Amino acid sequence: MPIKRMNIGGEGLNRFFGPLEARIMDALWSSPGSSIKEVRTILNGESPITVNAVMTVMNRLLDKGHLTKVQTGTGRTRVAKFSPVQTREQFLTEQTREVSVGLIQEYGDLVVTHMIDALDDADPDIIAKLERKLSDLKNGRRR
Amino acid sequence: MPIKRMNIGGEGLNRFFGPLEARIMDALWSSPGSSIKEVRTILNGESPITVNAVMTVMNRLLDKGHLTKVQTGTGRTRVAKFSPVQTREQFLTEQTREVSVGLIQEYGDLVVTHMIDALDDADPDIIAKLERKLSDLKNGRRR
DNA sequence: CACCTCGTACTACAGAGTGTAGTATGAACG
DNA sequence: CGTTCATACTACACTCTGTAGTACGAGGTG
Repeated sequence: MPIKRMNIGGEGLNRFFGPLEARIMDALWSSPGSSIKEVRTILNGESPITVNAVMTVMNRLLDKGHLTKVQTGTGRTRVAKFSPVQTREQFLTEQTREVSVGLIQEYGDLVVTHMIDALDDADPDIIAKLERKLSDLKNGRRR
Repeated sequence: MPIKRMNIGGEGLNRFFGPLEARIMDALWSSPGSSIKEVRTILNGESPITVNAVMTVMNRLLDKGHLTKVQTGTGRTRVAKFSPVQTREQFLTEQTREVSVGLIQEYGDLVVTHMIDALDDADPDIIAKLERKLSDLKNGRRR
């Protein structure tokens, strides 16, 4: 279930999903196994939205392989419970890896420079981690 | 003229443009100041394409701010010469910076890990550069 | 001078992706 | 046995990208 396009200016999940898709994935990562109505209830806290809109987008996320569905019951008592296929961490790891590795492999020099520049303002822990990894790499302790 | 969306799986310019857009930008970076017909001639080497298709896409690239146009002549003798606004290097630098910085700022930890993984197989020059940048950073010699 | 030609402009359409909405189906419930 | 409610199906709007048909306008040609 790889994402094909990334919204460069987006924040968080909006980098990898449309706005509604992102809110739905968010809701389901917070409350896995929710039904369409339950997801809608969660989203309604922010802005009113139709059940149909929620359902259509959830089914598309299902088609794309981001969600699984478990049906129970029949008729008006049936409930379809949706859950994300990957954890949020797995998803973000996979997607950022896809992007980072692709970019570094093609524009290594350029991208490493940009990343270091960005690290200027970043958490010192990350810089420490980078140094540790780098020295590991130097000593041949790979992966 | 920032790009909004990036094709994660794409190669080269196809990361930032549609296939035809990418071929046109490529042609104009190789031969700046080309007319629509000239660009078409360049592209026809690969696969036949209509003048109209080339023109429409070139005008869209113009609208998006990636190209400039200089008109000369009138009637059937007029020629519009198109050139990229940025050099290929400027463009790629700007776009990769946008993506890299955004990614590091939001997922620094994760991305640094990916970066190291990618560097495993990468050019030793880049690793050296990375070390240099890191020690610069440590010594407070920023930017 | 009238017409043709050719470069460009305008408009439209197809297909994918995303958000939204109207209608249909089907079984439980009263 | 008709109503209700959850889900399904279908359709539409809008954007982006690639493609194509037609129109316009002035220089070139007879």
